[in-house]
This record gives sequence, C-alpha cells and structure tokens, in this order.
Amino acid sequence: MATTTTTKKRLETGHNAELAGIFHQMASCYRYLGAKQRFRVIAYDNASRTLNGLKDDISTYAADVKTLDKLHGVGESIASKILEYLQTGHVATFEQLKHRVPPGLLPLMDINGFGPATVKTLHRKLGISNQEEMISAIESGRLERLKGFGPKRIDNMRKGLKLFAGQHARMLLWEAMHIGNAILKEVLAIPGIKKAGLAGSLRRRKETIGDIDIVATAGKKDWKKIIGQFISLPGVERVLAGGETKASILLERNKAQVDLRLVTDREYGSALLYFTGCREHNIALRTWAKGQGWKLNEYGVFDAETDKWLAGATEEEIYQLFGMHFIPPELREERGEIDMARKGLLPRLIETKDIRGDMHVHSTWSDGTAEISEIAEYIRKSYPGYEYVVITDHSPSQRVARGLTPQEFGRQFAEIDKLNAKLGLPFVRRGVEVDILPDGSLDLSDHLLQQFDWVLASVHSNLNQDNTDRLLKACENPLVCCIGHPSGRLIGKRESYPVDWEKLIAGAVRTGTALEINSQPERLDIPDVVAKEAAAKGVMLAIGTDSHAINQFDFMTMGVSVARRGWCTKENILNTFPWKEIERFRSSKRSR
DNA sequence: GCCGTTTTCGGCCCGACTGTTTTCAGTCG
Repeated sequence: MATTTTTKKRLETGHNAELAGIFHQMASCYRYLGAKQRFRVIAYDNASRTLNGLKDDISTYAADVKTLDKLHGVGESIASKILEYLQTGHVATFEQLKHRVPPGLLPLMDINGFGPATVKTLHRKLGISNQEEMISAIESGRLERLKGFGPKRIDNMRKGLKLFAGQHARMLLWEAMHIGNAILKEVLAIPGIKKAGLAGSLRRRKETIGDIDIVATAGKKDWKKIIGQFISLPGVERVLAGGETKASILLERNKAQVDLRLVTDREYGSALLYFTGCREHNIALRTWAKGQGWKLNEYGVFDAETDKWLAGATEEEIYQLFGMHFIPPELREERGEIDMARKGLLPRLIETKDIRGDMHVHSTWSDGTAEISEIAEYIRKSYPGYEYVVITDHSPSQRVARGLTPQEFGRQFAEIDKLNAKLGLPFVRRGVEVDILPDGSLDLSDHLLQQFDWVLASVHSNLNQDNTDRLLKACENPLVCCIGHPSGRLIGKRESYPVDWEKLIAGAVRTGTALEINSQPERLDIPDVVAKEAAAKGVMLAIGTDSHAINQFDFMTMGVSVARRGWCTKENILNTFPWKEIERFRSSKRSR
C-alpha cells in the first residue's frame, strides 16, 4: 500500500498530481453546485495548489497526521481525504459528487469562456454532458436559440474550445523571456508610454510561464490610443480583450498570450506589485495590510478608514510604508518571505554579475558544436567577468553523445594545456561529466578521475528507478565534486525520477559534494524548492549552463534565477568564488 | 472547508472586461 512505501520520495509525483487533480475536480463540482459552496471551492482549489507545489510526495507528509495538518490549506476534512486516498486509491466524497455533477462537464469548466453557470444552463436546456456534445451543439447552431447566447458569446466559446484542443502548454522561462523582452520593447515604442515593465510569473522567473504580463504608465488621455496600437502590433493573431485600461492579445509566436495593463504614474508601483503576484503572495500581503489598517490594491495603499492614498508610485515606497525590506520578485511565492521582510531578514540574493565561470560546457570532443578554443575565445570576449570555464565532456558509456575514451581525454588535456599556455593563464579547466552507472559506480577509473580539475557525475540511464542510492554512492566517491542535473527531469516532457531529497541533501553535506543547478531551460535542475532546502542545509551549489553550442552561455541567467528563487546568496554558489576556492573545496573532499 | 498579531466564529483579495442586458451576471486574473 502506498503509505508503507513512504521512503520513496519523488518530485511532482503521480500521487501529488493525481490528488491535486481530484481536489481541483471537487472544486469544479462545488462550483457547479452553486454559490452557496463558493468558499468550499476556494478551499479545495487552495489544497490542490498546495499539493502541486510540494517538493516531496504527499505520502511523506501523511506519515504523521500533524505534518499533514501543517500544510497550508489542508485542514481536518481535507487531511482525512488525503489519507483515504493514500490507503484506498480514491476519495469517496468525490465519487459521490460525480453522481450530482456529470463528470464530463468538469473539464469543460477549465475552458476559457465556460464557467459553471454556462455549463449548467447548457446541460439543463440542451442535455450537453461532455466536450464532444458541446462542440456538436455549437456547430449545429443549437445554442443560438437560447436566451443569453448571442453570436459573440458563442464565437468566444468556439475559440475557447479550439484553444483548449491545441492545449497550448506553458512556455519555458527562456523562450518567455525572449518573447516578453521583444514585446516590451514594442510597447515602450508606442507614443505616450512613459514607463513599462514585465510583471507576472515572468518577473518572478518561474520555470514555466503561462502568459506574459506588462504594466505600463501613460497619461490617461493617451490610453485609448495606446490600447488601439497595442492590439494591432505586428504578430498579433487574435485580440482576446481590449478595454479602457487593459488589453489581452494572442501572439502568433508560440501562441503566447500577452496582457497589457495601463496605470497612472502614482499607481505604477502598486500595479507592478499586484500583477507580479504570485496570487497567494498578494492575498497574504493584502490581508496583512488590512490588519494594519491599510487597504492595498493595484491603485496603491490607502488608509482603510479615510481612503486616503498613501503610497504606490514605486514598489520601494510601498515596502517602506509597510516597514519591510524590498522583496525581490523571485521570492514572492508565499514561502515565508513576508514575515522575513518584516523582520529585515531576507537574504541578499546572488546576481548574474557575481558569477566567475561556467561549470558545465561540452565541446566538439563529445556532443558540443564548438571547439574548445572557440569556446574560450567567445567567453573571454562576451563575459569579461569570467575567470574560468570548465569543459565537461561525456564519458565513454554515453555513446550517443560521443563520450571520450581515457586515451581521448589524455589528448584533450594536452589541447587544453596548450591553449592555456597560449592564453597565458589557466582559463580553461579540465572537467568531465562522468556517467553514474546503474549500480552507482562511475564510468571512468579513479586513476583517470584524479587528473581532472572538476568531476561532475550525472545519471543518464535507467531513469525510471528510485535513484537515491545511486546518487548517494556517487557522492561517497571522494573524486566526485558535484552531482549533475540531480533530478533528471525535462520540464513538460519527463518527470524527475524518484529521489529522496532529504537523504541526498544529507549525503551531499556529509561528503562535501556540491549539487548542480543545471541552466538548460528545460532542465533547471535542481528545482528551486530543492535548491532552497539544500542551500539552507549548507550544500554548495554549482551553476553550469550545460552548453552544447556557442549561443547557450547566456543560459547562466536561468540558473541564477533558480538560485535566486531558492533564496541563495552568492556564498551558496561555488562559481561565484575564484578558482582557488573551488580547488580548496575539491581537495577538502578528497582529503576527508 | 480553512484560518487566526482582531477572531475557535465569521470572515474568506478585489477590480476589469464582455455580452447582452436596460442595470448586471458571468468570467477572468
């Protein structure tokens, strides 16, 4: 039974996702059943969100009833349903709810343009009870006879269904940044715009982005014209909304949705704060402000009694009024940041400029597309703050990635030495990404591993097993400096293999092994929540781009974002230090 | 159904846009 296997911890596991899905559907049921249930809807939605955000499998929390109750949004009733699910595989209340709400209607309520009222009306009047029937009812024109269903509304529903069928997935942070910056530039060029900035999950640097939010200031007289220009920018596929103060467009590129919100100068800070979120952070901040006698909304901070405007032009002045430290957007996830900001205890987060070198780069020796000399030259030109780059090509078992034999590594060393001699400084470091074999041993001999400046050990095979012991065994090897992409996930494509993070973090601390923050946009591995815990426990982290081409070194900003979302200072990140310190880190492990 | 620097009861963020309505309900973020 699931509860007896609680030692198997996973990231974003089946348990969490499935249970979150059940609670989300239960929320939809209650939404359908009417306004009287609206607070129950909120409760189940909150519980669903909490489950989706968990670092470890829910069964690890369920081992003890108290830890389950500590989870935000989980009270007595929901806790008992979680236990029931873990023991029986289902939730009886949900099974009963399905008798009162046709189950086929639940997914419909997740579609743009379909709320509970609409779905209910169509079920009652036309007997529609699933998505297929909805589509055929719309196409056959049966909706047009109904009161309240005009042509525009029906058209909107049709578009919602089409969009949903396309399942436009969330964008990776990297591509969202590019689209966001490009569109921001165009917004800034619209006459009348004074200031504009990205908000939302993009500003918080979340690993995936749903839509792109932009907040801008302009004189009110210009608003109408600005909205008009915004919705007719080149590359706009469809206008989703276009009101007096905000507009929403769908771009051809990536089918990305972009929302623009116009405000006045003195509202800019409060609007930025509001539209940066996250939702839970906003609610917590507003609720706290309310308790202090203020009202916070996107127009500013107001005295709750007199409604007098007190602050709002900048985020800084709002935090100052609240007596808080400025909360960097990456921390606004309702993970204790408000409390820490009030106490003035927020960490001073690492910045990209603190980085002194790239810890994970592939060359043409294995599966990279650039020569080592090319890499060195490019980095020295483009990243003047860098003092080193570690070439980490693959070991022999990675045949598809043209892993190097011991002899080839010998020749690579000679090339690196020659290049460094030419440069007049040891800029290029001998590294390796050595495979951790299924039994936890390494793909290269200790004799060879000793000759590297940096040994990164990664799992590339047998991805479906629990890999905790395998990773721990690699940590135990004194020659391994760092574990590469520890979770093995590919965002949106492949979940993490099971890892007991607590055990791995403890193992990394015990053995003096670093964990990688891999900056590849679809990896971002370790994930931010794990980075936070690892850093808090004293694990050193090493950020690498895992570059396979000359244009990938900028991925470093992605890795830094993960570190920032993990509350890391530069002291937590190995490659903010000069190489001498990295050598010290390596030899201190070897001499243990 | 959850929660507490005001609370174990009585709240639960708060405002904009749309379509179809003659004043607002539904939906969204």
